[in-house]
Amino acid sequence: MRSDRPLSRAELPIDTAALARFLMGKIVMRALPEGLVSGRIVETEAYIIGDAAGHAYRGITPRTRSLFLEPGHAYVYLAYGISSMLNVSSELPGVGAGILIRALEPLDGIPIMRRNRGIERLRDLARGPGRLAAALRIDRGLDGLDLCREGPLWLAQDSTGPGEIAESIRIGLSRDADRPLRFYSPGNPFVSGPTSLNAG
DNA sequence: TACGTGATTGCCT
DNA sequence: GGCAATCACGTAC
Repeated sequence: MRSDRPLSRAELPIDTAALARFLMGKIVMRALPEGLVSGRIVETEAYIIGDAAGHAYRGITPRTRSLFLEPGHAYVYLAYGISSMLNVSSELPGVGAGILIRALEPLDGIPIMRRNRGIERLRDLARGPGRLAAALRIDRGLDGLDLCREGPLWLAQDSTGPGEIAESIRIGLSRDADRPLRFYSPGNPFVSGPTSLNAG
């Protein structure tokens, strides 16, 4: 049986890459009017200090201010005018860095996810950052939320552990694209990205 | 005020 | 595997 106890801030690694690895296997919990929706994190990407591909690279702005909060806050933004992306802030307060949650293995509330996504196929419900945000109905309205306490959206402990964790370069970048800052569960069918990056 | 850009997805072939 | 859709934000004018 899973525990839905929120992660405590004190147990989060400060370092961005370490936190990206730490979050593997943890649970994203989402409280919706229809019920609870949750999924296990199977893919993350770190956007570290001084990262030219990171949104905090040019300093704090109204949009990116959540990345500068203490670790464990939500940074949500809209990409390509269509897809919301869920990130977790990292590093000390005032330092802009974070982790993109790229894919979830659906656990609870799968019928709700199907409704939110408008598709049936289990494997596609939360495989990809925009897809998981849609499945959990996450948008800019949740930006800045504390993910270390139970509420509309939070991070929870897992009981089973992440299993094997592999790493690769990150997906979809044009700058600083060569660093190995993507983490995934090899062999897990709910991981996104091209086959060439998912060896294991 | 205008324009370029992007941590993607879904549909078509 | 290729490509269009679509818009908030940041920067420049």
